[in-house]
Formats: sequence, structure tokens, C-alpha cells
Amino acid sequence: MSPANPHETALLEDLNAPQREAVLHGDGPLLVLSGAGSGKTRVITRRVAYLVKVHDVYPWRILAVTFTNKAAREMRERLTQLLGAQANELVVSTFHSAAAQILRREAEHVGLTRSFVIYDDSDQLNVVKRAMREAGIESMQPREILHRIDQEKNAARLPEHMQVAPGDERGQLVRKVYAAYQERLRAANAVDFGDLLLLLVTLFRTRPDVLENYRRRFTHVLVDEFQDTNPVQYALLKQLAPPPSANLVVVGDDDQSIYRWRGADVDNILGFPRQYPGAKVVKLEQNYRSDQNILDAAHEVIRKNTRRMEKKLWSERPRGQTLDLLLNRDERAEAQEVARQILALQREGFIKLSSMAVFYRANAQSRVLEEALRLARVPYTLVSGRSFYDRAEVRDASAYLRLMVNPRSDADLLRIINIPARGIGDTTVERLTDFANARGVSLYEALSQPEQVPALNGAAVKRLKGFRNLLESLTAFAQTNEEAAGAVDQMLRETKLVETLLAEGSDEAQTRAENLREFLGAAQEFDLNRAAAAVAAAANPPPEVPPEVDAAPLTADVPALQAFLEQISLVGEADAEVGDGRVALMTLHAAKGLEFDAVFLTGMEENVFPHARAVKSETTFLSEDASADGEPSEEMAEERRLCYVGFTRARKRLFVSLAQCRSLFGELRYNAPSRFLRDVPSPLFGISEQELPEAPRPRVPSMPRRRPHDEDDGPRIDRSYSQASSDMDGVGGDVRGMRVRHEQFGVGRVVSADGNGPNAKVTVEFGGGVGLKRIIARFLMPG
DNA sequence: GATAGGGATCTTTTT
DNA sequence: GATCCCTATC
Repeated sequence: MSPANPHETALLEDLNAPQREAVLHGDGPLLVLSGAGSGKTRVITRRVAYLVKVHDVYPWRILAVTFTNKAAREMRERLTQLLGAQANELVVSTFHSAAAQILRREAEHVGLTRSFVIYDDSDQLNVVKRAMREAGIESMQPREILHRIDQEKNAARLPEHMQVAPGDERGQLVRKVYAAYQERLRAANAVDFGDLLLLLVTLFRTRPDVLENYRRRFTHVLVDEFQDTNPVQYALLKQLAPPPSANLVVVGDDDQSIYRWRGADVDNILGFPRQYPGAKVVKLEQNYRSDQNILDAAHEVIRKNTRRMEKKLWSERPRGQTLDLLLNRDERAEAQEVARQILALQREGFIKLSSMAVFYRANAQSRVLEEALRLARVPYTLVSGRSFYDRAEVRDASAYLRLMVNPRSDADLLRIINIPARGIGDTTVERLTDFANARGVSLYEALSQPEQVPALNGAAVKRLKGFRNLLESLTAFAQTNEEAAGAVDQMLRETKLVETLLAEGSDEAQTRAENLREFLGAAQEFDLNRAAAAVAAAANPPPEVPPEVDAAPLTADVPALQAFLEQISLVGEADAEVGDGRVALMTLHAAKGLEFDAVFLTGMEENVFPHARAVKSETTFLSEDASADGEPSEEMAEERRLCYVGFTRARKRLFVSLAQCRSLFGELRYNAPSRFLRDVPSPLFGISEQELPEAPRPRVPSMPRRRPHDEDDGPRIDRSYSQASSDMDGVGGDVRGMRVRHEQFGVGRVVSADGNGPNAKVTVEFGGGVGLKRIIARFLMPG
């Protein structure tokens, strides 16, 4: 190795042998199998820097993609440290962002305009519902259909490519709705998340000339967290960096694949050497992160999975402290205990708040934790990504903005047609929609001649005209104004959204109004960042570019408002600054790729983690003790990997926490300790076998908790649910004939019951001429 | 057509 | 426990 380049030494010096090998790898495909904490991100960023500084690869030739925004942001930060301003020319983003940017440039090839908008989950659901209504389909749940559409998209299949067996009626329905759904999206000049990838793959397939431009440009493609790619993403990669010899570097760990539910296919990483024959394979097996006790525990959990690539993580780190097991009565006690432990750690002085994190399986678990931390005055950051932009009033504001750039977006128009209330009710909307459908035009277009809409009275026509004028004025404004904040400000003014809320006078409306002001603030901040980036770009001399290659930033020429909207759709709110003295709260999924000195993994109970769905998948398809020696279900295997991810985030301290019972859905559940807990040998906790928590406690009968002060001791409608809360179905014989009381319907007798718990559906025969009613159990009192 | 209130339904994880 | 949906009432 010749030290010809002064950068070379600096970029390589603190790397171990395999890391170095990965960074130095020449041309051609490379698979880096990288165990948890083995310096994966470091390898990727060093390699990029090495390509730029030592091999003089233009930064704009490098495409580095990851899965989450957080990971992309972090990678960009690290690259900025290594490359300075040059890092701005790199394309570092998520799959979806990169695809959106390319798709915007090529919009006209796929039947869109450049100002297309991106529909999120709830927009999608609305479109599905409308498509179903139009087609007269009622036999399936919109959610299920949407889910299946998403699956098809993840698998890179358009409606015409769907494989449906002749007798599969539901499949036929899905295909029908899928086709109608796609038509509606195209008509609205909108795409969903899946389209971003699928449309691009389709474009590249049908227009090799377009693809060729990008191939010529991106001579180096790097993918982080490759184990989580789904078929569309992999197809895209293969197009941009075709086998067998492209410069494609994929980095990942099959043990950390946690997005199967989104179509991720572990086989992509397992089979990479077959897809790219001759690919170099480098294994990173030295862990630099976690103390040995933590690694051992993680290994004990993951080793029960069968299909894994051979990897043996080792570490030179000390054994460290044992894991801590926290056992509490319920989720509140658990949260308080976590808060206490955090404060204790902080008091000891070795671990800062900013290097502690609390993980949980599902977002719903965060609330109790937040409460406890707030009460204990522990500063925290909720790493959840989207919450702000998901608020109803903010979504309303976004809908207006999206209409300003793309008035054809029916979903947005329907959302705000009567917000604030302007007297356009359901009937009017329905007539308008029918009219638009009949003519095959967008609602916005239909609004231009409201007098032609059948059956509308004069008042309704007038209101529709007023609404159309508002939208016209806003779209006109958007065309002349170059700033996001300007557009938001104008929109808030003209729509009177804030005014209307303030006029309501309630505290809640007040908060909503403040959120809208904050939304304006977000736009202002966006403009500032954009301006700063423009200044930086201007200060940087433009790279010399061969004329036949397009080296422009992918986002060049995107108007500010559009860029702002895209950021809202794909990125959500920026995470609060890390390292500012706050404990991080997040889901296990959000934790991937991060590390902390101390980690609290909460809710370590069966049905919570592993999640109930995974538990169910196992008992329905396999023998009862499948986890002991049988093949684990794919879902359970993924939970296990998730647990592995959680454990391996911890550097020094790992607190594993569980509660004896917790209320889920407003109903008390007694769950057994998580099987993952029992996979960890007790000495790693520093305790003996007997001290491990036991199976669930005997169940205590409890009332539906509607009336806490009700002292009535009569027979309980949910007696049997509490005895069988998690594994039996049917309240059945236990309650038949039982006298119950309903606030409105009075006293009656139970005829039958369906399900268990406070949410069981109970059929009751009421007196007083009321007759039979189906009621949810929790609305009943023992009578 | 607006509004309020009751009832039903649902929820893993993220782009 | 939030959100959506329906119905009754004004």
C-alpha cells in the first residue's frame, strides 16, 4: 500500500483489517456482512470519503441510500465531517426520497406532472374507500385491501401483474380495487409511497434511455441496512447498478432484518453473492460497542433463529456489569421504576441523560413512560418522527398547500372542502363528486361550473363558487411566490383557519391555532435552511462535468413550496437535537442503527414483546412449544431479531423490564414474561434461576372500568374474560341470562355474547319495549 | 346542513 | 383512548 495520498492514512488508520478491506475494495460488487456494533456506518462513510478523496470520484456520482430518515441524516452528518462542503454534492437519502426526486424530474414519462403530491397512509385509505364505493364493493375491509395493494407494490407488481388464482374471489376484488385506485391516483396527480419506487422501476424498465442517464451518472451505489430491502427496492438497485459487475456496495446484517411486514426479504442479503457472482464478501465480526454480558445475552436470543448467516461476534471489551431485570406490578409502576433508574444512573455520574434510551415495542406504550418521566422531571425526547404533521389541523393546512401546487388532488380537496365550515355539506359534496365522476374530471375542475351540477340549489352553487375562488386565488399566489413560508402565511390568511379556531374560544382550539403558527414557523425554518444551502452551493465552485453527464443536484429547480411539502410527506419533523441532555424514547424499530450507554427495554412480556400477532401466528400454525425446538414462525423470528437489535444498542447497561399486568385497550391483561427473557441465562442477570419471574399470576376478576365508584358487588359481566383474558374466546354460557343495566335502555337480560372482555359484543333483551340490542360489554352495568 | 353525542372499531413496527 | 361513523336533533 503506497501512502501516495495524504488523506489515505487518515481515512484508514483506526480501522481493523476487514474494515480496511471493505474501504479499499476496488471496483465491482461488495457485500459487507456486518454484525451489530461492528462499525458498519463507519465503513460506509469512510469508503465514500475514500472514493472522493483518494480515487477522485466526483461526489455527485455517488448514491448512498438507507431506509430511515434518521439513518440518512446521520450518514450525511458523518460525511460532512469527513468531506466538508463536498458532502453536499453527494446524494445521501432514503430509498423513497431518492426515488421521489428522480421521479419528479422524469414525471412526464409516467403520466404525472412535476408538482405531483405524495399521499400518505390515511390519504391512501380514503382513496381505497372511494374506489370501493364506486365499484360497489362492500365485502372486504378497506384496510385489508389497502394492505394487499401495498404488498403488491412492495413486490413490484402493478394490477395487471397480480397473480390471482381463478377461484380467488377476494384476490379478484383486490385487483379490481387496485386498478381503480391507481387510476384515481394518476387522475389526482398523486402517488403513494409504494408508487415512488414502483413507478420508477417501471419507468426504468420501459425507457432504457432514461435509465441510462442515471447509470452514467451514478457510478457508485452504496446501500446501508441492505437486509431490509424489499423486491421493488432491490429491482431498482439492480437497474441502477446491474449485475454482475457494477460498483454496488451493500452493507447489512441478516440478524437485524426487521421490516418483513413491509415486504423486506432477508433472502436479498443471503442470496446477494448469487445475484452478483464474483461479489467480494467481507465479514465484520468484531464488536466495539457492547460489553460482553450484553453480547452474550443478545446471542442467546438470536441463536434460536434457524436461517442465519454464519457470524461470530467477538469483542475485546470487558464483561461489564450484569443485565438488570426490572419487575413491576403494572405499566405505571414500570414507568416510574424506569424514571427512578434513569435518575440513579445520572446521579452516579458516569452516564449522561443523552446517552440513555428507553425502547418499547409499540408506540402506544410511550404515553405512560412520558407521564412518569415528566413527573420525575427527567427531560426526554420522543423519537417518533411524524406526530406533529399528523395533527388534524396541520393536515388541513397541508391539504390546502398541496392544492396550491396541485389542485387536482381530490383527496386533499375533499378533506378541506368544508374546513373551516362554509356550509358545504355531505349532500352537496356527494352531488359534486358524482358530477365529477360522470364527466371524468377532477373535483377542482367540476367546481368551475357548479351550476351544471344536478340537483344543487342556488345557495349551494354560490358556496361552491366561493370555495373555488379561494382555491384559485391560492394557486395563483403559489405560482408567483418563491417561498414556502410566504405560501403558508397567505394560505392561513385567506382560509381564516387560525381565526376560526380562535373564535371557538376553547383551550383545545387555542392549542390548534398555536400548532398552525408553529407550522408557519416550520416553513420559515425550511426557507432559511434552503437559503443557507444555496449560499453554500454558490460558494462552492461547480464541478467540471463531462457534457454528456447530468451532474445537477437531484432537487435543482424544485420550487420551495413543493420541496417543503415533499419534506413533510417523506421526512416528517426533524428529531430534536440529540446530545442536549435528554433521554431518548423510541420504538425498537426506530432504535436500529443507534447506540446508547444505557438502554431500557420495556414491556418484556408475551403478547407485548413478542407482539401478540407473532404469538398468535405461532400457536395457530405450529405445535405449542414451537419456540422450544420447532421451526419458529417467520413472524416470531422477526420479533427475535427485533429483540436482538434492542439488546445490541446498549454499550454498558441493559435494563430489561416487565410488568405483571398492563392495561391494553382499556382492559387489564396478565401476560407471561417474554420468552426472550427466558432465553437469557440467569447468571447474566446476576441472579439464580429461581429468581426469574414466573408465569402469569392468578387472574383477579375485575369490572369494566367505566364507573370507578360503582360499589355494586353483583355478578360481573366480564367475570370469565378476566379468568381467560388472553386465550379463551366467548363469554358465552357464563353470562347468558344475566341481568344487566344500560344507561339509556334500562334493565335487560343477556341473550348471547360474542368475544370476551369489556369489548365483547353482547346481545341483550331489554324491557320497556326496547327489545333486542347489541351492545359492547363495557357500556353495561350488572343490573 | 351543523352539531353533539353515542357507539363501534381498532392498532405493531415506517417510508 | 383516539378516531371514525352514524344518528338524532336543532
